This record gives sequence, C-alpha cells and structure tokens, in this order.
Amino acid sequence: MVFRSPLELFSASRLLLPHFVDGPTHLPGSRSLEDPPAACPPMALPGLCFSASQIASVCETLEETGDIERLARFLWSLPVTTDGRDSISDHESVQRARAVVAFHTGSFRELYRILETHRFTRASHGKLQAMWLEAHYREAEKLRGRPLGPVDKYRVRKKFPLPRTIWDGEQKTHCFKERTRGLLREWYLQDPYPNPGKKRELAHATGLTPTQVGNWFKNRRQRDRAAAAKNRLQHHRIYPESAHALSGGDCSPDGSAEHDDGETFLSVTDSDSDLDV
DNA sequence: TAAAATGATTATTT
DNA sequence: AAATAATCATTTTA
Repeated sequence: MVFRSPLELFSASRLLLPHFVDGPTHLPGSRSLEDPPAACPPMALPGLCFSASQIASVCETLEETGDIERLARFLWSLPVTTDGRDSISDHESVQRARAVVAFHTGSFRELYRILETHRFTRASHGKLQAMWLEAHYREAEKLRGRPLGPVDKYRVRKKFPLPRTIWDGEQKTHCFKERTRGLLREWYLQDPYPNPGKKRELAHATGLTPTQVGNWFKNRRQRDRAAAAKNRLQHHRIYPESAHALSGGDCSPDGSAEHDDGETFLSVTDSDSDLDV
C-alpha cells in the first residue's frame, strides 16, 4: 500500500493546478447535471472524502478544458491500489478522466477495460459511447489499409456492441413499426398531400412527430415519382413509336420529359398489396 | 460484400 | 412555406 496522505495529494494537485484548486472556478457550462455535491457521506472520513471530491472536480475541470496532457499527468500522480477500489477511483469523474486519457493516448485495451468495468451515469454515456465507437473504428481502420465507409462502421458497431455500463439498452429505431407504416401507406393512398391538420392527426395516430410524418410523405412521393419515371423510360424502350394521343395541340416540340399531371401510377415502388394488419 | 430500403438532411425551385 | 431533387447515413436483404 503506497498511500500518500490526502494532504500530499492535495498539494500535488495544487502544484499542477494552483488556480483550479484554490477556489471555486466557474467555467461556462461546467459542473451542472452530473455528480450531485452530496454524493459522499459527510460523516465517514471527512478529510479523505473532501480530498477525493476535490480530485474529482480537478478531473472534471481538466477534461472540460481539454488539456489532456495535464490530466494524464495529474492521474499519474494519484495513488494506486491493487484492486482499484478506493474513494478516489470510485468517483465517476476520475474513471471518466482515465477513459479520456486512455483514448487520447491510443491505449484502447485500457479504454475498453475502464468502460466495461465501471457503471457510468447517463450524463456520461454520450461521450463514452463516442469514444468506444471511435476507438473501434480506428482499430478496424488500421487493420485494413483504407478509411471506413458508413457500412463498414455499421459492421464494426454490430461486432462490438456498446457495453451496458455505458448504454441503457434502449435502442434507437431506424425503421418505423409495421403498423405505423401501414397507416402511413393507407393515408397516402387517400391523399399524398396531407394538410398540416391531417399530418398532426396522423402523427398522433402513429406516435411519430409531424416532421417524421412529413418526411415520410416527402420520401414516398419522391420515390414514387422515381419509379414512375423509370417505368416510363422502360415503356418507351419497349414501345418507342407508340403514338401519344394528345388532348388538344399543346405539345412542346422537343421530346423532353414534361409535366405528367394527372397520370400518376399509384405506388409502383413496393408492389405489396397494402394489406393492413 | 454489393445492393436495396428507408428515414433524414440540404439546396433549390415554385 | 411547402415541394422537389439530390444526397447522406443507417439498416436490411440477397
């Protein structure tokens, strides 16, 4: 056990960061949501506890500042226990700082170990998840010669799922539910241009936001148009000389693709027969 | 691994 | 403002 005294720790951090430890520093946006101040019991080991929380806030400040070099040196100066369980290491800010340092030094094995063996609060999840993924991306990238495309990254994500210590299991849904899509299809057939009122109604019925409903209709229209255009092209390839019986004489001489007003083949994109379940 | 599906975003047009 | 085309990113399928 090479325990230095709390005072020594304090003075060590003092040497490194005089202005941080001497008084409460209020950086913009710092110390807000995470880590409630009463996290450690006031009775037990008051001196050590105070010291540890001071250390934790130094870690936070350095991490927010982005001075990773100094953060690394500061962590290096901290005492080490064999099991790693002590009042200092129990602070999330300290483990988080260690993770940040491991990431920036490219010590990915160490990073993974830290992330997998400590339970982090929701407030840290975003940043830690990003580091987990980015580290795996870089490893995969190095393993092959070239940079990863979106699909490669997706495969890396599948291969190395986020540990539950960093992720609350709630998965983001990329595709809408089948019931939702059924409703959307149904309404689309009835009216491809819903007014805002209808949109809100449909949003409520599907549990989507009005914007999502709008996006869906927009995409659906775009893709139906594309399919129609493709069909038209094919039709012309098969029957190049089919005479167009035009109403009136309103035909522009050049054979360019024109406004195809009324015609609208209904949704050729998916040839599913719109069974709603 | 390529290609298709799908939801979202951006820039331009109307 | 809303519609559109083009494009991007993620996910699924062949």
